[in-house]
Amino acid sequence: MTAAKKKVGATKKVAATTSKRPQRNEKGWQAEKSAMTRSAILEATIQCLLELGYANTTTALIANYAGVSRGAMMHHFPSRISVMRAVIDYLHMLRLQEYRDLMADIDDPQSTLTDKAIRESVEAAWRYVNLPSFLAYQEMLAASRTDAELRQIIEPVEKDFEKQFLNTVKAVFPHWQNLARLEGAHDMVQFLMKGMALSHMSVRKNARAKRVMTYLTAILHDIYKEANLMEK
Amino acid sequence: MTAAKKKVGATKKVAATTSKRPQRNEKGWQAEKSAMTRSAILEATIQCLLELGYANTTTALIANYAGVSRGAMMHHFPSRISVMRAVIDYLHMLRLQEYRDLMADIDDPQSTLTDKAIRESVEAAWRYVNLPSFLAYQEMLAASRTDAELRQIIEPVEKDFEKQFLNTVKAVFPHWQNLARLEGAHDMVQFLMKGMALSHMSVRKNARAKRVMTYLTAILHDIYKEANLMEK
DNA sequence: TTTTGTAAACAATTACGCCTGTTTTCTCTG
DNA sequence: CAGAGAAAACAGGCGTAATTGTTTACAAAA
Repeated sequence: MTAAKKKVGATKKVAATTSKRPQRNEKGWQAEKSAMTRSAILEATIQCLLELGYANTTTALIANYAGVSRGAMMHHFPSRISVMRAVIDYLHMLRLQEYRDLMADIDDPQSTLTDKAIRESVEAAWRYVNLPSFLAYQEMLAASRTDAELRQIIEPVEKDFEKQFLNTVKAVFPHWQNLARLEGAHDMVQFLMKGMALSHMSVRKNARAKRVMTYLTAILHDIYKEANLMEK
Repeated sequence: MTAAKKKVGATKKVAATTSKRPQRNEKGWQAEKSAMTRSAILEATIQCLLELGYANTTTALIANYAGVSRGAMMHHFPSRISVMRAVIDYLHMLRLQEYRDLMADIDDPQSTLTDKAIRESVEAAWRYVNLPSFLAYQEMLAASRTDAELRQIIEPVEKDFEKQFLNTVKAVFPHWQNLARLEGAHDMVQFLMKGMALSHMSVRKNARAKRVMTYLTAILHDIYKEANLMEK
C-alpha cells in the first residue's frame, strides 16, 4: 500500500528478562503458559492504570484483574516496579506499532504533500492520543516526575520513543525537506494533541477538537510551504 | 509506595508568639494566628504536590513542611481530602489572579489587535503554565481522573475556572468580534501550552518552545484576520 | 525426582483518622 | 479590672487497615 512501512524502528528489544534460559526444549508447553500468564499480568496492569491510576495500581489489584494469585505474579515479577518496567517496555513497542499502523493508512503521494495527507496525519495523531495505550503510558510518565526510580526507567525509553516517533513521521513525509521545520511541525502536532488529550474538555469535546485540528492543519500547510520556499 | 524519601528538617516556625504580639484587648489575635497556620498548611501542601506529587503528599509530610504538629493540622483540616479541598479553592483564586496579572502587562490598543499584543499574550500564557500554581493544580487534576472524591470537588471548580479564564481573554481582546473563533484561538493556546508544560522536553526545551510559539502567533493572527473578514 | 508454575499465609512498614492531654486566647461575671 | 471558666489552638501517641515483599506449601509437567 504505502511506502510508510519502512520498518523505521523495531530496534532495541529493551532487555526485559534475559534471565530466561532457552535450555533445551524451547517448544515447551509450560513456556507458552508462562508467557500467557505474563501477558495477562501486563494487560491487567494497563487496565489498572487506566481505571485506577498509577498510585492505586497495587500488586494485589493487578493479580485480581489478571486472574492469577499474587504468588504467581511474584514469580514472574519480583516487585511492583519490575511489573511497571515490563509494562513500560511493552507499551513502548505497542504505541510505536499503533502509531505506525495509524499513519500507514495515509495516502502517500510520491512527489508532493497534499492537504489530504496533512489532514489525515492530524486525525491519526488525534486517534493515537485517544488510545488506551497512550493514556496508560501517560499515567506512568506523570508519576515519574516525582518518582525517581520510575523516572530512571522511563527516561531512556521516552527518549528512544521520541526519536522513533519522529523517524516515523519523516518516513511518512519524505518530501518534507527542511528538517527543522518538520520537527517544529511535529512538535506542534504532538503538543496540541497531548494538551487536548489531557484536558478533560467537559463541554463540546468533539467540536472543539475538530476546530483545533482545522487550525492545526492550516498552520502545518503554511509551515510546509514556507519550508519548501526556503529550499528554492 | 516508592518512598520518595525526603529529609525534612522543617521547623520553619510559622509565627513566633513572641515576635509581634498584640495586646489582650486587641481582638482577633487568635483568629490571625489561626489564619497564619492555615495558610502555612496550604503552602506546605502545594510544596508537597510540586516535590512529591499528589499520591505521596501525606498528612504527616504536610505537617512537617508547614512546621506544625499533626494534631494542629487535624484541628484545621479533619481529613486529607479537606486539605486538598482548601488547596483547590486557594489555587483557583491564585491562578486566576496570576493569569490576570500576566495579561495586564499587555499593551491594549483600543481599536485593533496588534501583532505585539498577540505575541505578548502567547508569552504570558507560556509563563502562566510554568508557574508553580499551575503544576500543583495539574497534579490534583490528574489525580482526579481516578479519584472520585477529588473529582467531585475539582470538577465544578475547573468549570468555573475555564469560564473566568475565557472571560479574562475576552476582556484583554475586546476587539475580537467573532466569539467562536476567539474560543477556538483560546483553545489553541491553552492546549498547546498545556501540552508543552506537561511534556518533559528533555532536549532544547526553550528553543522548541519559542519555535512553537512563533507558529502559534502566526495562526492566531490568521484566525483573527479571517474572523474580522467574516464580520464585514 | 526435579523443575516450574501457582497458591496462600506471614511479617514489616506506612498512612490515616482518632483520641487524650496541654497551652494559649477569649469572655464574662463579681 | 481581675481572674476563673470556657473555648480554641496545639502536641503527640495509638490502633486499624492496606500494601509490599518473603517464605512456605502444593500441583503438575519434564
